[in-house]
Amino acid sequence: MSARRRDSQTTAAARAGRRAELLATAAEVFASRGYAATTVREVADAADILGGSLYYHFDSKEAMVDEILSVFLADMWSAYDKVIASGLGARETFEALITESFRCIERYRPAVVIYQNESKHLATNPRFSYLVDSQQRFREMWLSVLDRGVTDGILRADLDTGLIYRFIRDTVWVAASWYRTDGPLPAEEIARQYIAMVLEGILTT
Amino acid sequence: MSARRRDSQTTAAARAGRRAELLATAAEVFASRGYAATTVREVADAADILGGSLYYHFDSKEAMVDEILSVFLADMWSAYDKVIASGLGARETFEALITESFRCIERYRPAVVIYQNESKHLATNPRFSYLVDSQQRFREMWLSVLDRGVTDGILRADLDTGLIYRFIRDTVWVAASWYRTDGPLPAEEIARQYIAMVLEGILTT
Amino acid sequence: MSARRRDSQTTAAARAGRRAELLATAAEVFASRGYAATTVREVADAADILGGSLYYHFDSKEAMVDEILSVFLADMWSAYDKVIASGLGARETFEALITESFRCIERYRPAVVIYQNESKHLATNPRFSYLVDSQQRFREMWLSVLDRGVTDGILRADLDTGLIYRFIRDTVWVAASWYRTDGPLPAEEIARQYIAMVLEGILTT
Amino acid sequence: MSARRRDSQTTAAARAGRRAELLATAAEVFASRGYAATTVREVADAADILGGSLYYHFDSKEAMVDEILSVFLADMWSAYDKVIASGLGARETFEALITESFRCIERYRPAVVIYQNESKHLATNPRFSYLVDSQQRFREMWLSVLDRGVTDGILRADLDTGLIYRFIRDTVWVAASWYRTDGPLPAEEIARQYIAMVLEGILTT
DNA sequence: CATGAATGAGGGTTCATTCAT
DNA sequence: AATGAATGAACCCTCATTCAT
Repeated sequence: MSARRRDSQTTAAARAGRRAELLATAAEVFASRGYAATTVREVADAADILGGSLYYHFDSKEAMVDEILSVFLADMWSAYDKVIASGLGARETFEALITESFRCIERYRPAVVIYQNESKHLATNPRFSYLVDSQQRFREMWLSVLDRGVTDGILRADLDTGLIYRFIRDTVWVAASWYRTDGPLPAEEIARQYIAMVLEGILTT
Repeated sequence: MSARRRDSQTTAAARAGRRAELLATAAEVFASRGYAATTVREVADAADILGGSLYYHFDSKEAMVDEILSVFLADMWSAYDKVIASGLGARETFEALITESFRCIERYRPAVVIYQNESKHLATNPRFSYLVDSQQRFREMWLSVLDRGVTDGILRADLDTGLIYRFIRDTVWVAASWYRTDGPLPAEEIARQYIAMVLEGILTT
Repeated sequence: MSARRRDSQTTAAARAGRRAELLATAAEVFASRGYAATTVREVADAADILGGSLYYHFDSKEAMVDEILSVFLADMWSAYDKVIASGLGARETFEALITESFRCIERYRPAVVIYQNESKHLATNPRFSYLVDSQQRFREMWLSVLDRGVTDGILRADLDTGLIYRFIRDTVWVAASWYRTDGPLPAEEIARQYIAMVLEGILTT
Repeated sequence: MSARRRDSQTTAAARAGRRAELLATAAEVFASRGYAATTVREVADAADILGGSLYYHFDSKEAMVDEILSVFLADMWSAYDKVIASGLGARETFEALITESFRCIERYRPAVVIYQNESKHLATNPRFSYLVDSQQRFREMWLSVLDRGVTDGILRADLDTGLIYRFIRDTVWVAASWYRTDGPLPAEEIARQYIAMVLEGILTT
């Protein structure tokens, strides 16, 4: 009985572990080749199993990206929510959000790349409607921070906040496509320089 | 005689015109659906002809993107080269290059989107080796401008110019994915605000 | 009036001439590339016109081979018939038929090659039922000559005449695939050696 | 353990068997309809599977003919090489080569037919350069045998050996197009009569 | 859990053919 | 007579997916 229980526990844990392994592999491949251009066989090859075998673990190719993106977004929002809930001032919030973003990139690089490259196309599928929701929520969050910054007199009022928002969104996330964990600059240093650049500009003062 | 000449002129012009028309349509579709995910039939549908008919004008789907990208890049570089050749100071060069970039986006939006989204994958194909060349040349051009800016004491020396370069590259081009010709802000205004943001930052001074 | 007549005569003659020219070109191309593997465009290219233009002269690609083969077969049979009708002895008939065959090859090489390579497949099409008829008539003609040879004591009786027939048929016609008008051996010399070989064998006596 | 071994043996054998089965089917269809004119679907229909399924076993239609022809040629040359290596006299070599050829036809009829009909066109493709090599080697082998025959005084000197070579080549192989395993004459009898015909001629002596 | 074989829809491409000019 | 553009069926091939073992 206890043997059986241990067995099933082991099995369940192993199954979950295998699942995570396969998802990590899939994310890597999707990120580097592009979701649409990646064949299920390529994912399977990278995981050293046969194409059909993936279907024991996942319902479909779509289900794989779905899980990859959901997990990433859930974690990202949990981090953002903590920042928002901590009641910081506009500037501190700004910096914390950007730092959190770069941390996300560090932890979920492949997922972020997929998100960047594919979410526009995936979003047309009802299954991925949460991508649209997330994007909208993201926009509202940032605009609220930026507007607060303008109101508080911290941010320049002569710039379109919509433009600033896009500016930030684009540069932060696109970093996922070139950021390497083993590169010369650690995530925190990149975040620091990035924040300096965005806040103070690149001109000498 | 003159009738014949006009005829052949009309014919030649019509032919080139049709080609350009089809390319414009294809660029639009590739940009919105993604090159790999777009079927030749979708392009044909958008052009109101049958799939096979495209092959009267183009050798292959690949030949279409090739032409779309080559034309855009040729024009872009001709604009950049003029700026470089005009012997402006570092700051003026900086501003002129960015303004030219936004003008390119305005004129070649779909091509720029395709360039952004697909060039990484396309570049693995020898046929598109010019994409790699262009990217390298682009990088060298910007680094040279930025380094000159630092040397001249115009740009901050405490930031990694490689990071600034990527920062600029990403934000400028990614604008193609949201820029609309009929949007509220004209290209020049966007360029102006963008330059202000990058040079002076978004903080109040 | 007379001008008009001369015109229409000229036109009709020219049309027939053009037709023959195009057919000769088509035969050459079909022979060298294979009928099925040859595209209408390839024929047109060889004739220095556009693909669609061929349809002014011929109803279809099929109509072209049809005409090529019919003309050749009609001429061949007219030659054979003369031989048969001339009441020669078995051996003289044998030699005359073979000589006639090599003459045909000389005059209609491309048509003969097409006949050799494609008639089996074409024959499944009712339009080309005459190919089957011709083959059967050919077989009967030769068997009759060979049987007469055996009866007259001229040909060996220990060989299957069916086998001899195939033997002759194959070697004679297949020569079309390697025979060149400008080669070292003229048609008559080839016929002579060929006849010697078949009749007397290749051993020294 | 032994069960597992038997399993894997069975599997491997079954796999090779299936491959061979499919190749045999393909060869049959290619031979009867012509390679170019045969669609992959026709092959699949004949094998009672769907068109796409063939691509699980073979890379392409081309890969199928390639394997069909390579296997046949390899076996043929292994047989020829044995004959050549056995150091027989000119006449015995002659007879042995022809007998071997008819045996090849018996065993590889469809492959031989394909070889006859398609090798000229296939040979333009670098992948099939071995066809050209084989033809050249074949020619050299025969000319060497024939020349030896003339030198030894066994063969007539008044005939062009190049012509004899073509004569033999054509008649032997073309037999594949009419030879039926279940026909009235067994391969050895055909070879015997064929050799008699070629060596001694068809005239009474 | 994984394999091997097959499915079947659909994708890029070719090509005989048509037709207005 | 010939052109140039288009048609549409069919072709080779790919790939997500299924399923018996």
